Amino acid sequence: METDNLRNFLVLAQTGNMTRAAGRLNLTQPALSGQVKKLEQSLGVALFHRQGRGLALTQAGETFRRYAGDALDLLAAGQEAVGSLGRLASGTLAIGGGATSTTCLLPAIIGPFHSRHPGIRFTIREAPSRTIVEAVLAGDLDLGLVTLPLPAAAAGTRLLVEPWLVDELVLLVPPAHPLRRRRRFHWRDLHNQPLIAFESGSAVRQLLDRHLAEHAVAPALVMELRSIASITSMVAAGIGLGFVSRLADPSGQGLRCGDRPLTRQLALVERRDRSRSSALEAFRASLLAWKPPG
Amino acid sequence: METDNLRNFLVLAQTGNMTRAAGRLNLTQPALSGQVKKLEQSLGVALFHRQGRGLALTQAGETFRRYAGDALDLLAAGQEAVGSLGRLASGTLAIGGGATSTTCLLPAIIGPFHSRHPGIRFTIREAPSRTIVEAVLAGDLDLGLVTLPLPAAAAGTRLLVEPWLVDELVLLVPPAHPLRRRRRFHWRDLHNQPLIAFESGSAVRQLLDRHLAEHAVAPALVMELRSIASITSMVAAGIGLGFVSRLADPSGQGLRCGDRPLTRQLALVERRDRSRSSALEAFRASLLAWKPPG
DNA sequence: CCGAGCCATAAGTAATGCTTATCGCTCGAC
DNA sequence: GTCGAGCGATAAGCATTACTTATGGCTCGG
Repeated sequence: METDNLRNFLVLAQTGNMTRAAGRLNLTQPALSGQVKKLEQSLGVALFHRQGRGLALTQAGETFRRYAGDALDLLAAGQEAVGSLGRLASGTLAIGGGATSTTCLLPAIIGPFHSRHPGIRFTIREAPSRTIVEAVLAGDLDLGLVTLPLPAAAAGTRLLVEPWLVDELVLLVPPAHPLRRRRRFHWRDLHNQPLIAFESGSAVRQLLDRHLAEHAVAPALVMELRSIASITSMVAAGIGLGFVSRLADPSGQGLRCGDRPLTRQLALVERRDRSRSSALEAFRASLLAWKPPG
Repeated sequence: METDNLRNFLVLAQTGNMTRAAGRLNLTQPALSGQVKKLEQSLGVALFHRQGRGLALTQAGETFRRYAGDALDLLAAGQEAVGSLGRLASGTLAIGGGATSTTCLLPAIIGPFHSRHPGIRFTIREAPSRTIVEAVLAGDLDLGLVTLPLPAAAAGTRLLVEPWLVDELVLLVPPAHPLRRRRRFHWRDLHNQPLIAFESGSAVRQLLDRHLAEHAVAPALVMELRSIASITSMVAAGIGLGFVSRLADPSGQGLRCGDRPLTRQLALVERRDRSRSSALEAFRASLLAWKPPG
């Protein structure tokens, strides 16, 4: 059963004149006649009274007409819904990333995007890079914002990895601390200092641990936290020193590393075998075009 | 867009495996692949992620799946509804006739029919034969029960006329009347008798008038009524004599005409260009098979 | 009674859609 | 790491479908 046939049947039912209906449908009269005949055969009943001059719906035709009309409306609505996805008028995006990405970066990028495409809904998930990669591979996330390098297990060809921003970490110092007012710090400065860090497992923490080990510095870990805001609050309260992304320090009071840039490479990861939806394509472009302020 | 394609799309979406889905659908894998490709082209979006091994719905596919499923359900419901018409499980019949037909005949015939086909709904219209014929020609009634001969204007080829029962009129006599207890009457008996008759325009009345004129009998018309029940009541109350169908006199107290049978030919009339619905075909058969009791 | 209008049918052709055969790719096992 | 199995996409050939033009039969109105 061809949907075009159903549409033609509806037009014919409305006009009651096969020749005229065929003309309106850019068909010849025998073609429409054949379509109706086929439709009637597939239903097993006559849909029209053949009355020499003109056609009139039978009871069966009247009955079927309603169903066919509703079904076609539904299909048209489906096409419209699919089209609205393509026009970015609707759709959902599931994005995941670490604390820095979801807290400091995504809000600034999603804001303008949402203004331009208010129909797109976001689902944001904050988790360690490893978890994000797994979620992307499982198809739960459309896009992941993670720190390179990836865990070896996930680095297979199943992921599409696109380098993104280079994020620099800065050292937050409490107001009364001797290091305060300096522009840069050196690893030796951290000896025996109280340190507030992300909980282990996060990419930022791993980066920090690696540098501490390389420079043989052993600060006193006084606290492990999960969010950037709590770290800055703790530092401000004088509990200790803390590392956060430079992006999370808009006032610029954090100290950059004077030995070697303390940076990490952020990247976008997707499943290679997933074709991007229009919404994802557009948002990905927004991500890649974004530059940190200043 | 072919409905079979949509159905196949749904099966494929469910299995996620093209080869297996094609097998279940009695298709080869390339055929199904082509169908999906065509469907995607007509929608302008990819419905599946091609992931080397197996398929997974895209967001567009997930969206469209719901609409397509609902639309197919609707079409199936339409087919079912049309089928139920054919199986006499549903449908409507619009029947019209004169007072005798609708009051005395139809109830007895519709009763068993309705027991056998409780899904069929009747619309009964009582009106003079001329009005019934017009309603049949206008398509408002599926079937008319009328007295022959038809008005000349309606006797064209547009009507299909099927002779039915021969109905005999009998004379009802009040209990205290001298004619009471007789089995037959003669037209001369009616001289100066008070007569209760159907209102003019009805077929029964025309028949009566013709016979009265032929026999040059002039009874005193004391009342013109529209219903059989009111005539029998009036006669019983002693107002006068009255003619009704023998079918409306189950007790057999009415007097038959002793001069010449006072009968009329009833007939079924339909529009010739209307094909009969299953319900009409079945009911028509019930009508033609019916015999008056006794 | 004739002509116009309308639907059904027939014959021929163009296009659609299926089948078989094969390729490229991915994944899992050895 | 390599090989084999499984899966989907593609190509070529063919059968079927569905359209076109031409025509017949029928009804209705002048």
